[in-house]
Amino acid sequence: IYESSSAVLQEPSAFVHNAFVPPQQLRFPALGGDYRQPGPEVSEQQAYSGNWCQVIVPDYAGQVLGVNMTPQTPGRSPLVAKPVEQVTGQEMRSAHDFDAFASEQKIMQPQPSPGHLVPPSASAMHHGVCYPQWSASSCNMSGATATPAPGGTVSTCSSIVPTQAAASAAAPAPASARTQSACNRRSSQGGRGNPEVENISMEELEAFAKLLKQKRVALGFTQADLGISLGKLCGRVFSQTTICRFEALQLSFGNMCALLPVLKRWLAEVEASDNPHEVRFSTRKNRTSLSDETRQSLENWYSVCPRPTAQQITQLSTSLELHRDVVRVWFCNRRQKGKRLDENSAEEKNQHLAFQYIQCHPQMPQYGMTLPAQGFPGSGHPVLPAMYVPPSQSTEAYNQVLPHGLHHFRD
DNA sequence: ATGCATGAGCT
DNA sequence: GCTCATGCATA
Repeated sequence: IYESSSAVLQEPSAFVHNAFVPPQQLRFPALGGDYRQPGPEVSEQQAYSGNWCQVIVPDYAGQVLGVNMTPQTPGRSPLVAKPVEQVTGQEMRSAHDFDAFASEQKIMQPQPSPGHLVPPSASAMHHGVCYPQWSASSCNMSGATATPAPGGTVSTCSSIVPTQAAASAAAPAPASARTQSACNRRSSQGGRGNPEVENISMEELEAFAKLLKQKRVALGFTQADLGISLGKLCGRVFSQTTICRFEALQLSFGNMCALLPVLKRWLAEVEASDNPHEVRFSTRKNRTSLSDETRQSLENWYSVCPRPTAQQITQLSTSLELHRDVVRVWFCNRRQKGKRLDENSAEEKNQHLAFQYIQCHPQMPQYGMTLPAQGFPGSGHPVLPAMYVPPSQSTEAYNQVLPHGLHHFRD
């Protein structure tokens, strides 16, 4: 918050618990109703797609933003590479019988019941904002329902420009290919334009990602190897990052679908090869490293205002002594992260939490009243209930939260 | 595995 | 200036 352009920023947590947001700016779930329902004029899809602004009321749970943030956990269990001979027949399946494998997985693996939320990782818990991994049972697959764009293609192996890292390892795409790739890449966003996406299920993606990882490790390929190997086999190279995110289901649904056929082909060809490893390959701005404190400040701000205005970004960057673009990109990335991890399941989580809360607190607090300082029931960690504000009002609500005299950076 | 960054395409 | 796909750099 700025009292002037040179004023010192005040953390949202320092004032938000005293905030009064007019009722028309906020929407509580109706008692006994569907917490996800944003209102008759806003579709559920819009609510899912990040068009609603989450507003946290710290006092609701008697917590201060950031104070009780669960520390980030180290990564998941490291992969343990097995020699090929140790891999069981069940693990070693060809890409050709993947469909059978996928079907089998559905039978063999206990599936969460519909509506059951997969517990998020500890690192996904940020002061009450929950970012579960999407799963077959909790994702509504917005990409799967997208209408294909006419003439769009996605799955051709030559449709993507080789990466920077791959440029030295793979033949550079000709200019025409680059143009085409940009076109195709655009049309493939969100899986739109690819008729195949229509037929790809979440279960299939999950099962294939698991299979791919098993096979890759068994064959002695690292994620980076696989990405480079794709360049040899398909003329399309990907970074270790992308392979990692594919295996971890951390890409958008459409993105996963776009990569699926390429990776299927890679797996099939590598398996068919007598020597899979023969296909192996033997002016960017310096990355800004934000301090934990700075990152927490940004997180706090994000929780209050995920879409700061240009002026707010400028002022925030001044306060945090960061380049403006660093702040702007941070919010872009944070929204992208939130959308990727939060989409399709945050509502379920909120609904679940709201239901728990309502059960214990039949009388929901009124707007503007002092909320009881207490831990959120039904969870072992502090969780802050979220309220949703339509995007057109999010900045308004955000500014409403400001103390008197601190309102002067609207558009 | 993930944070910060880039760039195309779009509004 | 945003979303989205993607990657370098690094924890």
